[in-house]
Amino acid sequence: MKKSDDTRRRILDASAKMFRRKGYDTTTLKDIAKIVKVRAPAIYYYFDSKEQLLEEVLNIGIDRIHDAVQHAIAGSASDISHRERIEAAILAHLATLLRHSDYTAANIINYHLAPKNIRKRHLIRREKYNDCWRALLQEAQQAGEIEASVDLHHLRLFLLSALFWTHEWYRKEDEPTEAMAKRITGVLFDGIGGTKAR
Amino acid sequence: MKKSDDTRRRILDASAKMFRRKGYDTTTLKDIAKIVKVRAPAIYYYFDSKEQLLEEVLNIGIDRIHDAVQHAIAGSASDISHRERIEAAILAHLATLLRHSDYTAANIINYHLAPKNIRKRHLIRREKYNDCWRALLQEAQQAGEIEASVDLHHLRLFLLSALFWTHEWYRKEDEPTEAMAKRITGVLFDGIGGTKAR
Amino acid sequence: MKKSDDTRRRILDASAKMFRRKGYDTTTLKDIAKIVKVRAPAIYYYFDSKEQLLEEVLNIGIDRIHDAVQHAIAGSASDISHRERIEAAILAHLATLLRHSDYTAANIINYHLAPKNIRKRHLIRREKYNDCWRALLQEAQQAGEIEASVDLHHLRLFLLSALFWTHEWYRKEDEPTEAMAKRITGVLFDGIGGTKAR
Amino acid sequence: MKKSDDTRRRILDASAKMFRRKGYDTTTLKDIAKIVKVRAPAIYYYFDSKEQLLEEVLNIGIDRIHDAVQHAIAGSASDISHRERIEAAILAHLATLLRHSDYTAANIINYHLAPKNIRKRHLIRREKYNDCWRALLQEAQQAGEIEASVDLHHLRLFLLSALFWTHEWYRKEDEPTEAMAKRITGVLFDGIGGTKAR
DNA sequence: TATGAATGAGAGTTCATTCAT
DNA sequence: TATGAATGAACTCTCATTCAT
Repeated sequence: MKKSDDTRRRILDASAKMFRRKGYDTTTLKDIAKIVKVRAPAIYYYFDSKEQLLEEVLNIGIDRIHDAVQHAIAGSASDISHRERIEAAILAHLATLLRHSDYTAANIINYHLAPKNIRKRHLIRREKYNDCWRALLQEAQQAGEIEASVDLHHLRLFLLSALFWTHEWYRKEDEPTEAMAKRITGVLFDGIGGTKAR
Repeated sequence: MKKSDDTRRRILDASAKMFRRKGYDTTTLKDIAKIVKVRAPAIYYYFDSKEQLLEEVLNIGIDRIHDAVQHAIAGSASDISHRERIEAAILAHLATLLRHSDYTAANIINYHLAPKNIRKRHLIRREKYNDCWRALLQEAQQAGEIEASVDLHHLRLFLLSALFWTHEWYRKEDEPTEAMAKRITGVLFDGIGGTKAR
Repeated sequence: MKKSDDTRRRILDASAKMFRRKGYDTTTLKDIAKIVKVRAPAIYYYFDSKEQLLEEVLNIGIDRIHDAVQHAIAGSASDISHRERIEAAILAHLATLLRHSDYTAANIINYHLAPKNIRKRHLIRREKYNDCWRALLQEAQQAGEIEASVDLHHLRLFLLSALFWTHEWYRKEDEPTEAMAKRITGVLFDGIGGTKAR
Repeated sequence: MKKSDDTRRRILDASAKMFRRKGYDTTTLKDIAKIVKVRAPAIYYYFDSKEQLLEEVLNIGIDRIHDAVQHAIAGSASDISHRERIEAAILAHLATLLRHSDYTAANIINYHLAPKNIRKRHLIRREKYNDCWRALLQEAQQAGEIEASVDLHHLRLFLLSALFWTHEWYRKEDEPTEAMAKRITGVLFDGIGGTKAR
């Protein structure tokens, strides 16, 4: 890890941090440069444009969470139930989002408003991550652990929206990530209906 | 309704539309003025600043959905179950968000990135809307229709995140709003667990 | 002539002046704005870009000289010789170039280095002016006043190069424009060869 | 010829090429470095500044053409006519300009717009080249091969302007340089006047 | 002999905003 | 009630240049 690579990484980190906090448009290159302790034009030594900065931040945001979830699934014992694997995936998603990543949060906040061409290229990555979940849910349904009547397409979108937005309100002081993953999985599989409910 | 009031409203409508589409920062007053068929400085006859435009759009966005949900709850027959009332609330939320309102979508997209002072003032309104749901869920839990063990705080945040972000992916061609509301309520109360699931 | 039109014209005049003096690239919008007694962004109220400024200056530069030459030809008595008509054209060209026009001088200096797309569009105008001369020379040759062996293509290019570049060295104190036009025409038709020349 | 000298020369060659093609201002040191297959700061090992690059290119541009013309005159047999010597000079000028030299073309294009101090120093060289022609023409006039009435000052400026700008339009496919030199000399001495012309 | 890393100065451009009318 | 004209502030980006290595 040369000094050069380090500076590059620090620029990205600063970008992610600021894009998350103020959004892409409001963030200036000066803001970023200040954090890195460099003058703004130095950024152009490493990146072609502000847009490229956004694109890389966006990509890393998805890649991180994707890797974590994939790893969690792959690493789980082969004899566990699908419900347990889904819980593991939820936990990996939450842990990455909530613990490390300015990148993922920046992704969520800035994706819509990103320039069309960037969004288009980025979509490929998003879809790959979605594929993970598609497979996960499908297998669970085929195994009978998710009711046959459930529309997996809508379920996935609904679940991921909710998971992604935890970064807005989740406070790790309230509840450890593991507990939350378990709780979410519980609601998801068993519902909230009490004994009195129809 | 004087011509003046009408122009004011058209400026707001155009702002909501553009803020939703391109975000607050990227939208220029010229963009808005063009839709209204007016020159940009005319906006200053009705509003003090671009920020005020954002604030009003944000407020209307919440007010609309709040009114709709409140109305739905208040209008429901007194003898229906809490589950049915919650379904009605979900439907009202979705219908407003998905059918009518650039304002509500603009709110969702721009809230985070709004200037701090605006966000602070706006929070009051958001909280009022949240109160609606707090009451709704609490009553249901007290009545035993939601399991006692469920943490309502997290449940509400989780549910509302998911509901708000439907505007990103929902296509009314796929499924009527009513059906979706029913489906969501179903998953929420009964879970997705199949017969094989623990 | 409203104030607006006046400002626009003054911006163009200032541009022509500066483009002539320092060249397009070296001239800044601030330079131009200073002459017009306006701040630089005001230029954008009238023009889309610095390039548009260049294009208009280039066009005016050719148009002025074209109009003058055309007018001189059209206005000459019908019974004069072709040589006399050519002299009139040379005079009109010189008079416009040397007396009024920053525009034409700016054109000469900046044409090569102008962005390709501008050069391409501008070429049409240049060709129209060239057509003037093509016709003028052709008619003279057909009438026998220019020797049949002369290659008009090269002659025109050669003559116009020389005429255009008079703006670099001509001092009207030395010789009135009329005298110079006559002298040039003389050399052109009769040559410089003395009695001793082969 | 050490490697060092070679690199220096290649930097100059690349500069001349680019200054000719895009002009001094638009050419970046990166452009030049790319051709030489070096990084931009390497240029500073050989030259003090971009301006020095320009100055040397400008100088070489004149020197080359000067040497060629001088050599042509000096080398011509002592018994040839002045007209023939002038033709030889024209040929040498054209051949250098049109066949070899990015330097000379770069000179023509960039001289006006060069910084004042450079232009001032460079003027000395230009004047030396002009002296060549002054002498050439004066001797011809004294020998009676150019009419006594011809103003040599204007003649020289006019002729050289035209010669210099051939680089804009000359295509060697049309006519060999030798033929063009002969043709130009012909027009110059004998004029274009046909039998019908006064 | 040459480069990697960085900078200062400044360019064109955009935009919310102002103000006289 | 609305516009034409203009501005100040700020932004992204470019580039010649520097300097340690």
